[in-house]
Amino acid sequence: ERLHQHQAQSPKSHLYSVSPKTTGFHKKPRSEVRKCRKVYGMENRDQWCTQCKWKKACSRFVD
DNA sequence: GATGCCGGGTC
DNA sequence: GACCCGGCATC
Ligand SMILES: [Zn+2]
Repeated sequence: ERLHQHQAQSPKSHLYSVSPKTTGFHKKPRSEVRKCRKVYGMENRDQWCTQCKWKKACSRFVD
């Protein structure tokens, strides 16, 4: 797991083999992860990606 | 208490 | 399809 996934953009690309859902593997401990919500905060929810707004798996920072 | 997410809900 | 929260796993 934890492959060098330098995507951080283009969720349209083939992001297979690099997702906790598709791989079945685990995710980063939220000690390191910094996705839309933690980065921008509830005060700037309009800057989050759509998936984060809906409390779904982040599509910008693919983890 | 908070992030991050699925399951479930509204329109 | 676009939009969102309750409750959970996890820290
Ligand atoms: Zn996001």
